[in-house]
Amino acid sequence: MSSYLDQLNPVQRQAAENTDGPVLVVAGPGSGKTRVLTFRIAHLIEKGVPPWEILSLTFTNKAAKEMQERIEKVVGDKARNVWSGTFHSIFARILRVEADKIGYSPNFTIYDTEDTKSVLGAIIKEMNLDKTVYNVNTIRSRISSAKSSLITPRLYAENEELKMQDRQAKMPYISEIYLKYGERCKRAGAMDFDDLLYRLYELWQKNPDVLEKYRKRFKYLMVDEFQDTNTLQYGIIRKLVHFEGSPRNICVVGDDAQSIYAFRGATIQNILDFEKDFSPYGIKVFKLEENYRSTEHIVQAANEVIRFNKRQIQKKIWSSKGNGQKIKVIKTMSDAEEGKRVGDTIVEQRNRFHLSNSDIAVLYRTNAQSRVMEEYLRRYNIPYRVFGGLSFYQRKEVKDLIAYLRLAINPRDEEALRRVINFPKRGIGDSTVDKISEMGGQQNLTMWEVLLHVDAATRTQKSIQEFIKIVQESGQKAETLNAYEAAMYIAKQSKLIEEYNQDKTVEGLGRLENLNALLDGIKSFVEDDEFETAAEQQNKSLGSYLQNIALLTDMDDESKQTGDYVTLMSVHSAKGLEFKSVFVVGLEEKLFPSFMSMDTPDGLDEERRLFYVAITRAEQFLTLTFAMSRYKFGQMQYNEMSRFIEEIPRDHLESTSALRSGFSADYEPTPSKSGGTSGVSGAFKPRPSSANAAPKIDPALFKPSPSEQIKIGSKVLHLKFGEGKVLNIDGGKDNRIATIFFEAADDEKEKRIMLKFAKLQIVE
DNA sequence: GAAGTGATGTTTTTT
DNA sequence: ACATCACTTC
Repeated sequence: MSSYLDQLNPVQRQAAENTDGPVLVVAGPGSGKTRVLTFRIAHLIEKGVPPWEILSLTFTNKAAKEMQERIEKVVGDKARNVWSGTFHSIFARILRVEADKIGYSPNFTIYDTEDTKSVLGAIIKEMNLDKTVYNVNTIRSRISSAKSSLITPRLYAENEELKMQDRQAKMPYISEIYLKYGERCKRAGAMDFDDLLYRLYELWQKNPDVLEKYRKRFKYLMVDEFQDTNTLQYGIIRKLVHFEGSPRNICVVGDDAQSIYAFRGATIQNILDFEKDFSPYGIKVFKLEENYRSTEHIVQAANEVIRFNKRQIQKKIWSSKGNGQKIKVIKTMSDAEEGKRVGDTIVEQRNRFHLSNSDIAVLYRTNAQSRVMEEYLRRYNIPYRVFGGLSFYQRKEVKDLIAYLRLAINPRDEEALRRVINFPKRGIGDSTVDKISEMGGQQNLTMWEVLLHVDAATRTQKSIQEFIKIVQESGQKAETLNAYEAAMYIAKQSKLIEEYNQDKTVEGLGRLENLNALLDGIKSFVEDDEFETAAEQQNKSLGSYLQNIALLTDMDDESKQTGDYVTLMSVHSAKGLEFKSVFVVGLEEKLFPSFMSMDTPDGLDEERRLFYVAITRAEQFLTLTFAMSRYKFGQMQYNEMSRFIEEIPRDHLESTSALRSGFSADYEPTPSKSGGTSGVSGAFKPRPSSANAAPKIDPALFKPSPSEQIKIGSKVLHLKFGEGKVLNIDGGKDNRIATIFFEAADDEKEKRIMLKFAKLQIVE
C-alpha cells in the first residue's frame, strides 16, 4: 500500500515525504500542490500519525472539501478525522469551544460584511457624522486591516501615523468608531470575519494553557495558498508551531506569483518571513515547476508576463504537454460585440474540439461584467452558471428568514433584529427603532434588552410584545426541535411565508421559491450526514446549521457545480480551478489592470499576478478579448487594449492582426460607410463556426438580402457556412457568381456561389 | 407610520 | 444602469 507515493514526481515526492520539520513548497500553477498536500497527509496517516493530530488550513471551503475527498480516496474513512477546513471555519470551531474564556457564548453569531457595514452605519448615524464623508466601505476596510495587523482600538488611537492618515482623509473619528464597533459586536454576541482570527490570537495570547492544549493537539500543520495569508494568520500559525522545543512540523505551500489578495492584507512577506523564521530549524524548500495543466504556449506566455513584476521568487514553470494552440486575441468595438464573439467562439470550440460547456470558463476582472456576457450566452442558448456576486444566502428573502433563525439562537444579534423587527410590517417604524438603538447605546444594552423593558405608546408597545413573543417562542423551538422543524415553525410564525406568498409578481414567486429552497436546504442538513465529521461532533440543531452556513460563499453552492454549464466568474474566484478552454474578457486598460490599482507599482504588480492566475487556468485553449468601448455607469467609455496583452510575446499569439485591426484574425475589416453596425444594439447576427457541424444560426433571425445588393467587399452571412467576405464577383448580370471567403469553413474556405440562388444576408 | 418620488453615488477583487 | 436614500405627502 505504499504505491501511492509513486504517483508523484521526485520533487513532489520529497515534499510529501519530508513530514518532520519545517517545509516550504513553492508551487507554480498546475504543478500538483494539492496532490502533494493530499499525499503528505495520507503519508502521515499511513505512518501511524492519528488523523486528529493533523491540521490542514485552506482558504476556501471548496479547496478544503476537495482535499478531504482526495485524502479519503487514499486512506479511507480515517480522513474524516483530520482537522481540515478554512482558516475561518476551523478557528470558529475552536472559538465556540473556548467562547466563555473570552466573554462570548458558544452560540455567537458571525457577522458578514453586510452586517458589519450596517453596524458601522448605525454608529456613524448616532455620532452625528456625515456619512458621505465617513464612507462605510472605507471605514470597514480600515478597521479590518487594523485587526489584521493586531492593532486594537486602543493602539489605533495611539498610533500617530494612522491618526494622521485619518485626519488627511477628513475622518478623525475612525478610532472612536472602531472602539464602538468592537463594543457593539461584543454586546451583540457577534464576531465578524476578522474577529474569528483576531479573537483566537487574543485567546491564545492571554491563556497560555489553552494555547498549550492546541499545541499538543495539532502535531502536524499544513497551510495551502500561503501567499494569501495576512500577518494575523501567520501570527496564529506561528503561535501554534514556533516555540521553544517544538518539532516545528509545518508545511506551507504557496506561490508568490499567485498572490492576489494584498487588498485584504495578504502579504508575500509571509513567505519570506517563513523562510527566515524557520531557517535555524532546518527548513527544506521545494520548488514545483512542472506544470501538468497547460500546454506550452500558455505556460510560456505566463512566464513572460510575470517577468514584468519586480520582486519575485525565482521560478520558471514549464510544461511537457507540447506547444498546443496559440493564444487567441479578439478585439471588438463594444462590450456587446465582445459578448457575441465569446458566444461565437464557444460554439465553434464545442463543435470543432468537442468540448462540453463545463470545459469552458469566462473570467472577468469585475463581477459587473457578467451582465453583458450573460445576455449573449442566453441568446446563443449556451447554458451557463454565474459564480460569485451575491450568494444564495445573501438574497433579501433568504437573509430575512435567516435573521429570524439567528434571533432564535441569539436574540442579542442586533443586525438580525434590525432587519426583521418590522418585517413583515407590524407597526414598529424607523423612529421607534432608532430610539431603541439609541437607548441601547446610552445604557450599554443590546436592542433586545431594551425591547424587553421599553415603555412606548400603547400601539407600538403591543407590536413590540408581539415581536418579543415570536422571538422567544422561536428560541424555545430551536432548543427542542431539530433545525428543520424549528425553521419551519419560525417561517410560519414570523409570517414571512405569508408575506412573500401575497406577492404574486414574478420576483415575488422567485422569492418564495428561494425561501422554500432554504427550508429544503435545512431539511437536507438534518437528513444528510455528509457534513458530519467526528471532529466537529455535529448535531442537527438550528444553531449548528447556522454555524455551518455562516461561512459559505457562492462558490460552495453544490447545485451549481453539477451539470453541463459554462462557468462565469471573476478571476479571483477562479484561483485553484482549471478548464480546457478559458476566456479572459475585458482586457482593457483601466479595467484589467483596474483603474483602482494601476497608479502604484505594487498595485499594478498585483493586477499582473491576477492576470497570471487568469491565463494559467487554461489547459488547452486560451482566448483573450477586449472591447474598444463599454458601458460604465450607463455611460459609454472608450478603452485601450490592456498592456498585459502586449506583454505576451507575439509568437504565442494565434494572429496579431487583432491587435491592429478592428476585426478578427485573418482578414482586414471593410470600413463601412453607413456607420458602424457592429455591436451597437440592432439585430443580432450569430456567426457560426464550422461548415460541417450544424450551424448555430437561428433561422428566425436570418433574413436573406436581395442579391443585387451584394457587392465585392460585402460581409455576408450564409446559413450553412456562416459569415464570409465577398472577394470577387464575376459572370453576367443574371448569372453573377461570387467568390466568398468563409472563415469558419473547415475544408475550402473560398467558395464560389451563384448569387441568383444563394441565400445570403448582408451583414455590412 | 407607510408609500411614493427624485437625487445620488456606485464597482475591484472575498473569507 | 441600478440601487439606495433622503424627502415629501397621505
